Amino acid sequence: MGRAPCCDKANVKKGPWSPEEDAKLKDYIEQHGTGGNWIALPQKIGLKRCGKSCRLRWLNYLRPNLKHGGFSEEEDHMICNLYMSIGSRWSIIAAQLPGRTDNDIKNYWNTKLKKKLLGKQRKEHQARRASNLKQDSMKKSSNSIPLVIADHGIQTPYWPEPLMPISTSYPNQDNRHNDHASLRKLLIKLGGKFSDDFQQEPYDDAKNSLQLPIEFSSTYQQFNDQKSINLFSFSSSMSSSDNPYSKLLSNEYNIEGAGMHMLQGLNGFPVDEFDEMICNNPESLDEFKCRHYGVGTNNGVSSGPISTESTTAWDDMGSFINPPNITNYEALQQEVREECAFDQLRYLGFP
DNA sequence: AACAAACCCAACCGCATAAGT
DNA sequence: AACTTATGCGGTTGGGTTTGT
Repeated sequence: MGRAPCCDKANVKKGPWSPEEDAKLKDYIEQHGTGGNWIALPQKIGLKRCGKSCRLRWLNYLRPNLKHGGFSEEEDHMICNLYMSIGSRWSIIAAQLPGRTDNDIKNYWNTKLKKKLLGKQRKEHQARRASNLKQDSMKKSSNSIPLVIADHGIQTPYWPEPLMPISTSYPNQDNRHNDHASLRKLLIKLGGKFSDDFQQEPYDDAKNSLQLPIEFSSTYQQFNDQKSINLFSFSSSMSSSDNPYSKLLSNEYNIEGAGMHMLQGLNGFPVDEFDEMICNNPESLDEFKCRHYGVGTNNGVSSGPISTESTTAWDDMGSFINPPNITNYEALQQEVREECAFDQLRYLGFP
């Protein structure tokens, strides 16, 4: 049994709103307010519309002080930065942009901003690839990560298979995260700093398994000059050893399963797009190779963040994304992160 | 000029959750 | 506590508009 419909669909008008309907709704709300009951509103006004539809029309279009179109560069920055941080939580993003609706921002992101970003990345990558083709081929020395040259000519980094079996699945979790590529994506998605606790986890198996990054903040931080997400520190800060949250750090819960699954829900970030950005930036891959495999273009220097002086696409992207000024920005991010982390813990069955 | 493809955005849909009983 | 209902949210769709051929 599904939920009962909120209105009689047969007697409800759908589709675009006429100016008359707009005027009726606007006049009524301006004079009487919504009355806290959208369902009853259309009947009071004499509109053959669903209450839900009225609410949406008011919020997205008729409400005073709404801006339509003409997003400024500053707004672009804010949207990008927030999206990178919290994903497609449009209502939260919209709350930071006065006069903008979640729908508006969502549409703007999907139709323009996303393409703007990806287009920029592609262009830069192509230009760089053309000029660096020679250098790249020389870098492929015997001790570097093998690169698979795909038919389309794009270099795809080869990720060694882990010895550790991928953990069991979780309720409602599909299989797409249960492979190595997805794990990498999740790390990228996380983009945060792994704590020392995590560094000691059993995945540091030099034989063949993936060595999870001690600090994977570099690429993401160039996107977003913010405090790293330190989820494992967050977990370990819950001191009691029998605290269920701390079990995330123990063998009782497989980090790769519970932990990574927890991470996976943190941002809701569209992995494919981010991954494309990552793959389109040889520097970031080089940095990763350098840091975690001891090879690459940084002469083996593997500590500390990537120099902020280096002129990379990531820097450029970072400058594009970093907001000039956002009210309560960090507090908001922190709040959302914690909320998401708790959501995930609840999802895993913790109280 | 005619048509097709791509783009854009308002509106809809269904789910999750808060609020009320 | 259990159930019902309203609200809020994010994903998706449909149709109008613009651009390309």
